[in-house]
Amino acid sequence: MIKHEKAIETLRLRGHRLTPQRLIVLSTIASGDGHMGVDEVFQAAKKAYPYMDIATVYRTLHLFKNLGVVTEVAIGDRLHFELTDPEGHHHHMVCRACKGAFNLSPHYLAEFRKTLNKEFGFEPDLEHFAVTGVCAECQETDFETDGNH
Amino acid sequence: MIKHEKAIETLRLRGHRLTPQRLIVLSTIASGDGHMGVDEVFQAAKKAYPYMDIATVYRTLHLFKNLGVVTEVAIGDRLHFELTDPEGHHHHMVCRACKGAFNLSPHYLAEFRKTLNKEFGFEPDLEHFAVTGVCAECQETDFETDGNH
DNA sequence: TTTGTAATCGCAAACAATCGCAATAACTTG
DNA sequence: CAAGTTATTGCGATTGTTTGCGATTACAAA
Repeated sequence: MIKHEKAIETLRLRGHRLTPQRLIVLSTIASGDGHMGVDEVFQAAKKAYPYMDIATVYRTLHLFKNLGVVTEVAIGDRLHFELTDPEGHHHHMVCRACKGAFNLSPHYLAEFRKTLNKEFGFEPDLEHFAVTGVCAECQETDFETDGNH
Repeated sequence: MIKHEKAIETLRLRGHRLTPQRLIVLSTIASGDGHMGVDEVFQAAKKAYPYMDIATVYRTLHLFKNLGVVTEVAIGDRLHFELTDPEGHHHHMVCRACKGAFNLSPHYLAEFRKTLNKEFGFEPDLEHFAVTGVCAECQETDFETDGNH
């Protein structure tokens, strides 16, 4: 797995320690395909290192996210994580009906960013952007606003 | 307060009961200016109705949100709520440095929605949209990615 | 008005995420 | 390679949010 190398280098360069826990979380995410939920990461990592603690998983994921090593995607109301795409970033459209996540090329957001910048001086975080909504497929199967009564 | 009328009507029309708790949460939000945090709502509502329960506040806010009566804004990693603007909706830019929320006219998103629709058949939830980022003011005071070490 | 009934509430318990702190171990320096 | 420094961990406690359930109550219908 060559992909780790880059991430590990990033850790070291930024002055963070290379602990077994971090390496395990990293390879867990790298070997899973697509985004993983926190508990999913935790369970898998615990297999490789039984003392792994859930707090460590959270802390590690946040660290990785800040370093840009992983990307955070909100699915439903839970966060999921995946290895950051080393080629140009992509964004996500997350369907609130089927919870599916679809990729979205950054090009669609470029204009939007430029406008906010010009008009308001606001620099939006669009590196790891996700819109929720309803995907084409789920729009056929129709859908309720509430579900309570 | 004429604004309540509309919201109360919405509740009734959709077949929800008009309980004192709901009315109190509603008027609490209506009388506060701008967005309020959950606990802020809870504390204020408790003054008017001492038996008020935090779970009821959460349930009521979610209901109101689903009915479109209130709008949810993520500030930091906490949700805030405000009465939905009855005139055309507005969106938010939330500064991750100062936690300030700035309004954004829907016009800036219209193009984006149209594109996602055409290209992918994806219908994004942009009614209550918020981008995080850094506001003009905070861009001067510079800012760290991490804060750990 | 009174009665019946499903929606709603309050409470306590479950969960998810985070924090404080003492113990540990990764890295630095000599 | 040994010792010192300090980031990081594990764990228990805490905070914020949600859920299950029996008791209550808003509303519809008589």
